[in-house]
Formats: sequence, C-alpha cells, structure tokens
Amino acid sequence: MALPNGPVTTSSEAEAVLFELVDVYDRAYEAAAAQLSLSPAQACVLGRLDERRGMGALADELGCDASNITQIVARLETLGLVTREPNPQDRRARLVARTPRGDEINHRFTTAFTFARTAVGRLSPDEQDQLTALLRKALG
Amino acid sequence: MALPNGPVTTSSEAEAVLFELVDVYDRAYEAAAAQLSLSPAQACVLGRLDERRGMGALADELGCDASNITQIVARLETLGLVTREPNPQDRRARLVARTPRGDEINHRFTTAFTFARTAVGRLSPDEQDQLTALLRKALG
DNA sequence: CCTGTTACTTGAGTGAATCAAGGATCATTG
DNA sequence: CAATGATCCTTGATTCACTCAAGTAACAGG
Repeated sequence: MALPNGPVTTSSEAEAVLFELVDVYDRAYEAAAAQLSLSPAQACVLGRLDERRGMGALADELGCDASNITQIVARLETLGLVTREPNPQDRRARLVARTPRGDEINHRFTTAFTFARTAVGRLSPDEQDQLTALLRKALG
Repeated sequence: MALPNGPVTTSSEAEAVLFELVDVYDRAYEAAAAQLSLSPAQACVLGRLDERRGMGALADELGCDASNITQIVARLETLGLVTREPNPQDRRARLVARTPRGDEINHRFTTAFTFARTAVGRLSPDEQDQLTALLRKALG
C-alpha cells in the first residue's frame, strides 16, 4: 500500500480532516483497483478510455511522460483490456480503446470504488451543496 | 508525477470536487517533496520521526511491510537525514531518529507543503468549522 | 524534397511495494 | 536452564511506476 501523503502535525482541525480524507480516499482507490488485480495507474488509464484516444492525449491529461503511458497501456493490452489500433488519419499515432473485457473490468472498478459515493451519500443534498461550495472556495 | 486516483465520470458535483481536491493535494505533496529532492515516501517517513521510534512502529502506522520501511529508512540514512541506532532495551530492534540535517529538511518540507494551509486559509473560521464538520460526517 | 516538428517507443536507471526466507534476539515454558 | 516459538528487522527477488535520453517513423511547411 502506498504511504500516506500527509504530515503528522497539522495546525488546524480542518487541515487534519483534509489529510485524513485524502488518505482514506487514496487507500480506497488502491483497494478497489487491487480487487480487480489492477494497479492504481492501470485503473486510472482504463477509466479515461470511455472514448478511444491517442497516447499523447492521455499523457497530457494525466500530466506524465509519454513513455509512462506507453508502458501502462502495454500492460493493459497484455491483460486484454485495451487495444492499440493505428490511427488512419495519422500513421504516427495510435488509438487506444477498451476491449469489451476492458469495459467490464472498468465497470466493476467504478462499482467497487464506493468511497466518494458513500462519503457524499452520508450528507443531505443541502450539505452536499455546502461541501461543494466550501471545497471550491478552498481550492481557490 | 503519480497518476491521479480518480474517475472521470462522477455522479455528483460533490464527488467531482472531492476528486479534484485529492488530486491537487497529492500533486502538491509530491511537488513539495521533489523541491527537496525527496520522494513522497521519504518525506512521509521523515515527517513521522518527531520522536525516535522503531522500524516496526513506522510500518504499523503507515500500513506497509517492514521491508519497505527498511528500504526507505536506508535511503534516508544514506542521505544523512536519519540515524538507525541500536535499541538498548531490545537488541533486535533499531531506533530511527532524525539527524539535525533531517530536522532541517523536514522543517523545510513542512514549509514548502503549503497546500492544506493555503486551502484552509481561504475559508473564514466559521467556514473552516463547517468544512470540518461536513468532512467528518462524510467520513462516517 | 528538406527541415523541423510531432507521436510514440525503447532502454537505462531509480525507487516503491510486496513476498519469501533468514538471522538474531527475546520471552515462555516445560 | 534449555528448547521452542514469537518478534524485529534485513536480504533477495520480482513487479511496476516514473523519468530522462535517444531513436524511429510519419506528418507539415517551405
């Protein structure tokens, strides 16, 4: 399991809760992925393939090196969850798409990753709106 | 940079903001660590050494294998940020402690990781309390 | 065409994480 | 007190994420 991204000492309660939230969220994400024998990175990429798209687009969106995506997509391809087809418009490029099995695994993953849904579900609609507004303001 | 732990499609705005928060938080943590040439895991371990403690205690708290801690502490030791002293009470055990340089780097790290402070700082005291209450409720 | 740029891959290297196995020490108990 | 088992940590092997540098192939503009 990935080590938490958090300080021990926080200067306010709000910061402490923020840290706890991030930690629990990350662990839940990892656990949901592990349940399907996926790494968090694999689950992440798989989840961004609702439409077929190029490797570069993935790298841009995820803010990482293209070669990182090459590697992750290669593993997903080996697992039979993804295909890498040539792009007829540009023969340098590849179009990555989920296979039916990839669709199913991705669906099972989104079902398994209940944390955000559950957490939000503990709040009333009004409270959800308040939380959204507060977090938006906090994010600047 | 680590890939985000988040779904693309969210069923509510609150979930989407939650995901964004986690993503921004994680990236900020990683960036602050990188600024000091530390990995997130190294920064994490270093931050939990306000008092000297055993390897096992670290592994327990961080929820990972003991050998993982061995590895990370070894690197921190190489960097001169940490010492591994024998435990006089139990010669199997080692006591890990920050060196003065470790203290300094850790202090610089907590200064560099401004995200949580800044985010909370954008809220009024009342709003901070509201956020704390809402997140506590959401966490269950 | 020729040049430069773009899209992706490959290879090398670091580090996190897990598992299995082992050494040393403690703690218990027959 | 000696044997047994548990505990603390390390080592070694493996997988994967991530980054950087370098390379190939194909596009796009002059």
